[in-house]
Amino acid sequence: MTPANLADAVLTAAKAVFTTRQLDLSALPAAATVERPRNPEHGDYATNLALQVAKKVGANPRELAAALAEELSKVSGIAAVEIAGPGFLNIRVDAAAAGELARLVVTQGSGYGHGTALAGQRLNLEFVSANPTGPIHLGGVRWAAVGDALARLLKAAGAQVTTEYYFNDAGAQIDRFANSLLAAARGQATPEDGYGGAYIAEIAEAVRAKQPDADDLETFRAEGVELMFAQIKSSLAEFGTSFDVYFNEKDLHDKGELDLALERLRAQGHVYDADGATWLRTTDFGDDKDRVLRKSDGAWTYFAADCAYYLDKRDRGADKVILMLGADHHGYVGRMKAMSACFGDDPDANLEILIGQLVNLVRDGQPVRMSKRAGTVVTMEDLVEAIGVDASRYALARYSIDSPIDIDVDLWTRATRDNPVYYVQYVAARTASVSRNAAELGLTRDAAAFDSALLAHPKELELLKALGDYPAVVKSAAELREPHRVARYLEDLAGDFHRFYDEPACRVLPHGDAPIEPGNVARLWLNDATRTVIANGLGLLGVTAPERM
RNA sequence: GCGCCCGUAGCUCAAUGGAUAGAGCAUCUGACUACGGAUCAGAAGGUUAGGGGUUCGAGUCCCUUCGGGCGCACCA
Repeated sequence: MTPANLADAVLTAAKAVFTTRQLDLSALPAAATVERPRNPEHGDYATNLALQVAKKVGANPRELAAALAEELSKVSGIAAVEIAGPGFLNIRVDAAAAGELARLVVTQGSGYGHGTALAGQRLNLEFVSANPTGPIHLGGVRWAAVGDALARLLKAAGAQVTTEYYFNDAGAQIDRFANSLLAAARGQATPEDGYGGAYIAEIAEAVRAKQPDADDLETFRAEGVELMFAQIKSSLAEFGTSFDVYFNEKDLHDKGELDLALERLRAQGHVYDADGATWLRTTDFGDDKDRVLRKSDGAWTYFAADCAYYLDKRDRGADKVILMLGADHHGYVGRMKAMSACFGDDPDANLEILIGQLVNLVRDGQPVRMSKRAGTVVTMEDLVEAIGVDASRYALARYSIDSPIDIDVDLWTRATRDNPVYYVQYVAARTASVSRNAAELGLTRDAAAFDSALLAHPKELELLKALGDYPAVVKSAAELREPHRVARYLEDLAGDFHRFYDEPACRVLPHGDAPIEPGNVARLWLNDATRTVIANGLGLLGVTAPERM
């Protein structure tokens, strides 16, 4: 009996009760929620369904719960149902059935945890999108970790996902970048509004290496941007993050997509001309002020390109456009939502904007402010150099995006219990080690010899329950766009495994020369099921599950 | 001034409107001739910033005060 089966059983029972009593079936939710109570006295699982619907149909919640309990207790696999408090149902399942989960997990392997909750949704997920004028800085790295994890999660939940990186390669900042390169190549000082840092000199040198006679802005712009693209893509690749689409802003201009967007917006009746400029009346949809699309000097604004890019994504088939922005860009939410509405879209259904708070790197209790290579900011390379890719990804994905984070170099490089990524990865290494040792002893995962009823020790049952929670964690983390739930779950699961492992009665391997018993076989299945879930969960976060550490 | 995010144990953080608010660190006390002790067990630690409201039920939703972070361009 898995949580998902149980939720179905609860709903079926509720339908039966409602039908018998001639109550309105539409008062029932599409799916029943079944939770693992914090307090074990409240059963293996609990549902608040009676509480949720009693008021809607004018029934007494406890009395309705009693009817539900009677119906539910007939279901095979359910050992007992109790009514508690105002109308909770506490459910106990047959322990004998619990061990079968180990077989299910191992059999499904890397597919265990995947579901169909988001099936049919076509999502376009854009993240990082750092300007190609320098290396990716810390804010962008947060998204490289969280956005990539979210993309994996959404896919695991059944959605069709396209990931994108938007290169702003058509604007004044690129001019400043090109000017900085040219100045560096000529041995001149960095222009006042230019970019500093050692990487500028490196790229300028690389351009000259390619074209020794280059001394014009256009060459440095074109070659410099190409080299910067390549560096960013390479950094992302080292970080384990790749994108389905790398989109150049320049293409929007070259293909006339800004004109197309303007036409569409005008046709919807939200465009007007004033003071020589062309405006979008975003105040029609709650924005603070209207926004300029084309300036009085005839140049497009950055916002106009945003409109065209949004339209391009929608026209390519995205049901929902998801953007991930840093907290310093949260002011764009209003105008972006309004823009979506100006196109005639539903901003709640077609556009979702996730805002992530800022990230600091902390060493010896002090925030690190400068990068060796980039000068004024801390980069992805700095973070990876300090704590490695696995710890970087895990540290960034472990926290709610609503909370600002300080990444403590000392903590995340420590090989102890208080470093969460080590604690979880250690389980991966430990389970792999147990499997290796078992194989040497001739203990194998023989399906015919697996008696799941032998997994009845309290620590084994706790571990099995945690393994059974995994699909629900994936589903909720995907729906809520909160990859950190996966990390927190893995830490809990790791704890359940360590406690199982630590229990003398739960040894997987026989002592010394002792013969292999059926219990050893059963626990090897449980060991391997744990490794599967740890590996699957870490995989969603883009973190490795090492066989040895 | 307006807007967004945050305020939970000494510290860093969890908690999808559910039951007695949970982990780790730090502190104190324990467990290694046993599958990797990079681990495990126990104790102690809370007016969820303050106040009001909605609800059968609020850390969570609404209002308000205080405190912190980040924004409010015909910049990109």
